[in-house]
Amino acid sequence: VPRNRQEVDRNEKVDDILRVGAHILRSEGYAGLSVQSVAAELGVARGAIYWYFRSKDELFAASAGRAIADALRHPPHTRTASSRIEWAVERLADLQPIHTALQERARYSLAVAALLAEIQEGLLGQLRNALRPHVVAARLDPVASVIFIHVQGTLSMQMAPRDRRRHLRFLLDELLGAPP
Amino acid sequence: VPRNRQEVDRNEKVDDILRVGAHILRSEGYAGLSVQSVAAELGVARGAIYWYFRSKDELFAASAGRAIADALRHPPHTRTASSRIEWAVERLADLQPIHTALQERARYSLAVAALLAEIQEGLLGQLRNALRPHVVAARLDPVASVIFIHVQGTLSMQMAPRDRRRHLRFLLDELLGAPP
DNA sequence: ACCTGAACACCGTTCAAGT
DNA sequence: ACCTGAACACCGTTCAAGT
Repeated sequence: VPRNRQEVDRNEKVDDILRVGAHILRSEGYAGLSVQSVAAELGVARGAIYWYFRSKDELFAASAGRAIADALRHPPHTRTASSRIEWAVERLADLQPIHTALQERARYSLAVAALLAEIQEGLLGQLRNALRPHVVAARLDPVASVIFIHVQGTLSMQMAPRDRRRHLRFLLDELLGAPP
Repeated sequence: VPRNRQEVDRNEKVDDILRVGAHILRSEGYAGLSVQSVAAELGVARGAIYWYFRSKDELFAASAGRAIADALRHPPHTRTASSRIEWAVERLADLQPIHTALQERARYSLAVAALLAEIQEGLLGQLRNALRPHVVAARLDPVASVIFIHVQGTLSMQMAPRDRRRHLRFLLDELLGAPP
């Protein structure tokens, strides 16, 4: 929680930077995200960005986190695990370029690696919770892992939305049993 | 096939460049591969590389293709589809950094995208052939696709070799039926 | 045909100097 | 505390000039 006016101002500026960063990431991908492009969009000098972020990769990680959080806001109130999983995959699929860039930069930046690990743990946890009522306890871990890896695979490839849905549904039916 | 001495020399030089490029990719990843680093290793000026490759991404694509071809040489003479698939995944897992860089750069370079599509089609085809004796015709396409996506997922993530093998085996058992 | 060396425009990062 | 403007080392790419 912010304690004073100064910290509020700072958070607002960080928020401005991340808004611009997330927008550039969505439209132009990692290659389009430069410290210069963000600074220019905000009308400040390149060096100003370094007052709020230690490096380009920290700026990238935070912007990517923001874009992903935006995409997963407002999940639907649906009952079956399959449909909730399918909803999340649809939303994440739009961010496929960001996802591949995260994987790539995680090799070189601890900040990016940490964000990616956090995102993956969060998603795997939610996936387990969604599956728990539908899978016997002994199968929960392997089933959740295999579905998670499948989603990871669909997000790392270019694929037609139709094929993505078909393959995901096939896997879910195989592992969870066909719906009644 | 080369027609004269000149073309032989040229092919040898291209081969030298790719040997260095593949080596840098394996040891330092995409970020370590620069036109400068390849040229320096060969003792030539930066510009010399452009006599053989039109851009850094074409150099990258060719080097990555070489590294992958090297890794998949000498497949084992084994009978079951599962063990052949597992062998290929083990080999490709070592090249995970190259794989993620290919996905990322395919967004920006037609040459990289073309190589990636070629590799993926080749692997999917081999996967189908390996599976054909073990799966009824109607299930061949979806089963092959789901396994392919799973492999793609394991290659895009950092994962302990033990977990990678366990999850792959679980999926194969689920889709193909447990081994006798 | 092949290669060099310099030039260009662009990076990420740092930092003295200002307010 | 916050920002500018210049500097530095590094890119990818191009190209006149050499052999």
